[in-house]
This record gives sequence, C-alpha cells and structure tokens, in this order.
Amino acid sequence: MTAPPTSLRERKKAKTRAAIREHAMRLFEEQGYAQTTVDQIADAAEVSPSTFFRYFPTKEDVVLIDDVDAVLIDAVRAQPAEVPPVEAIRRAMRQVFDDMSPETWEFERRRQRLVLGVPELRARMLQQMTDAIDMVAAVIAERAGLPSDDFSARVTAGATVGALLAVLPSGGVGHIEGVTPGDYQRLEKALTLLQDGLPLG
Amino acid sequence: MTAPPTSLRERKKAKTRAAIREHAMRLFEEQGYAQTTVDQIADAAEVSPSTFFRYFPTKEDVVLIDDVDAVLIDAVRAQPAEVPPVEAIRRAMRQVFDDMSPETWEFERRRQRLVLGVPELRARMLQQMTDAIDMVAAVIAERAGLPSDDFSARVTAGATVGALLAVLPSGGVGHIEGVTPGDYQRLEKALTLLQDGLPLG
DNA sequence: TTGCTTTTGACAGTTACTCTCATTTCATGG
DNA sequence: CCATGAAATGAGAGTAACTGTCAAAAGCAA
Repeated sequence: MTAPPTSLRERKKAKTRAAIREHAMRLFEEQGYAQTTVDQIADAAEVSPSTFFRYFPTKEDVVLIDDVDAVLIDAVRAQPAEVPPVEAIRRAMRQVFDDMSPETWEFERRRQRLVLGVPELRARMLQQMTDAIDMVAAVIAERAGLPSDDFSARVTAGATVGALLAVLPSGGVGHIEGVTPGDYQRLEKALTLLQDGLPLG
Repeated sequence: MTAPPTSLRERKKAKTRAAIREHAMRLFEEQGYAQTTVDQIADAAEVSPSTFFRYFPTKEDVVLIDDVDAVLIDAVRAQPAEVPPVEAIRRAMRQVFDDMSPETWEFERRRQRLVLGVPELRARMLQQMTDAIDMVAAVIAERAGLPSDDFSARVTAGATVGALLAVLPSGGVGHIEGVTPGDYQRLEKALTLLQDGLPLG
C-alpha cells in the first residue's frame, strides 16, 4: 500500500505510530474506551503523553483513521463507464473486500467493533460517512459526465450510503461484532434492493 | 406544545432552562461555539456552572435537544395506510413544516445554522439522524404489517434519510444559513426523485 | 412556624488537550 | 569521524469540560 519508508527516522516514526495504535486498541478492548486514559496508552507505548498528541490529534483519532474509504472510491472510479452507479459501487465493494489481506480484515473488524460500540466514536464515524457521500456523489456525477455537485447524483449517493448505513449492526442492541462476512452479504443485498427498486411507491 | 407547568418550582425550572439556552445560543452566535466557555454561559444566565450541568449533561446538548423528530414520526404514523412509505414521509414533512409557528421556525433555523457549522455538533446530529432511521424503519414496517426490524424496511428508511441528508447544506462550503424554505423544496424534490426511481441502473 | 424535599452553589478532583522550552536524536557536508 | 543544523521528544504549566460531594437555600405541606 504505502511505500516503505527509507530513512531510519521514518522507520522509527512508523514504529511509534503503530505501537501507540496497537496498545491503544488493546487497552480499549480490555478496559473500555472511556476507562482508558491517554496517559495509560502513552505509558504502554513507552512515549510521553506529549508525543501521543503529536501522532494523533485526539484520543478518538487513534481508532478513527480510516484508509478504506479512499481505496473504495478509487475502485468505483475504476469501473467501466457503462456500469450504472449503484452496480459500480457494488462491484467496487466486492473488489476491495476480496483484495483485503486477512490481517487488514481482522484489524478492520476490531476497529469497527470498537467504533460501533462507543457512541462518541460512532458519531464521528458518521461524519466520515457524510464525507463519503460527498465523494461518492462526485464520482457518480463524474462517471455520468455531470457537474460534480449535480443534484440527482447527490441524492443517489445519499440514498446509497444511507441504505448501507441502515444495514450496519446498530449500537445499543448489545452484540456488536464488527463487520462480519454475514454483514458483507447484507450490504450487497441492500444494494441489490436499492437497484431493483425499493418497495416505495 | 407542552402543558403549562403548575407549581412555582416547575415554572422556575422552565425559566432557568430557557435562560441558559437563550444565552448559550446568543454567545455561540456572537463569539463562536468553541470560544464560549460553560462558565461564561452560566455567568450570563446567572446560575452556577454546577447548575448548568444539571440542566444539560454536556455543552453540546444545549443546542442538540431536538423535539422535531418525534413529531415527524408521529405525523408519518398518522398517514393513511394505503399511502406508500416515501410518499407518507413526504406528506408528513410538509404537514409538520406547515404547522410550525414562525417563532419555532426561526428558532430551528438558528439551531440548524449553529449545528451544521460546528463539526462536533454536526457529528452528533448525524447520530440523532441514525436514531431517526431506526424509528422511520419501524414505522414503515409497522405500516406494511411487517416485523419492526424488517430488512427492506430498514434499507428503505436508510435510503430515505440518506437522500435527505445529502441535500442538506453541507458544512465546509461556507455559507450555511440553516434550513431555509429553499432547502425545504430541495428536500421534497429529493424524495420525489427517490420515489420515481433514481437513475441507478 | 416547623419539618421534609428539592434545588442550588462552592469546591476539589480528573482528564483531554494546548503551548512553550530545553534536551536528545538523527541527517549531512566536510 | 565529527561538527552543525533540523527534527523529534519529554517535561511542565495552563485551560476547559466534566464529575462527585456536601452544606446552605428555597419551595412545599401540615
């Protein structure tokens, strides 16, 4: 994915970053998000609290940094032009999920479980999702040769993301396990439903 | 809307609550959300900071308490059973907006402007919106005589809320004015589009 | 007025985050 | 290999959003 860092400095930075993230995730899982303080994370990762904030602007960001979205958008963009929008998104999704290494998959799973379980994180994830709507809308419009802020492209994007969102395991209920293969099937089914026309009117 | 409180105690509480909210909104508008401290709000409303937190669990909640959603859901539920879901939502929306007093409308406008302009608030508003998805899904299912967690009802609800969300003035862009009559027309147009079938495939 | 309950304010403590400054750690040209 | 500049780190002080406790004040009811 990312080009291997050359200098020693870069390598150290990457290591530190990874260490902070790993210990943070572990502690969150062990004791809960709210119960884990930044100081504890810093201690575990053997850095000072100052350094923690140099790597992640907020405690939330440790779990929220997401590199999947961008990849997905690119995959949509790469679909042949004659494929209609929702179908393109579906294919892109399958492609990205299939290409994901088991470790990445596992990591994403842990991340999702955490984020979905903590209301504050959930909220910020939704924010990312609206950003995703913007990007999806732009791609849909682009593929159709429309201006990037085209109204119906936005509505389509919104409906798509909303449909996907509705299918994600919702908080509160209790048994949150992150996105499982079963969830993935539900995601695809939701898109199919949207494509074939909802029972709306 | 709400039954007039009887005892002196109740009246005082309502007054205090209103005062805190009003001063908070004013200060937020004047100096910005982040620049306004809870202490300042408490000072302006002539209560102690302790009291502030007794009335509102967090600083965010001063602007986030929303009583429109519940009304909307009820309005949807009140539509005749033969009206298809998205159409029912559309009618309910029109009804609720039409019934809103000018003061309520103005207040909502100020509130929306604030919320949409501040990322943290925006995020939490989205959280409320997903709760709305849940409720909308339940109503849709209920109207169709399906179990309240029916899959296609959820997808429909998600797509609907997502479409509406996509049409709201997005942050970042700059000129946020809250929901205007123009925005309302856009909301209706989005629903029409969704009903008539999106250019999806 | 006299008790009882609710509301309030003062205060101390925790935690996430910000800023500043001195020290250490790496990179590099000689 | 070393001197010099740049970048990363740690320490510490400060702010602001909360939380919990306790005693004083205000409404209520007899």
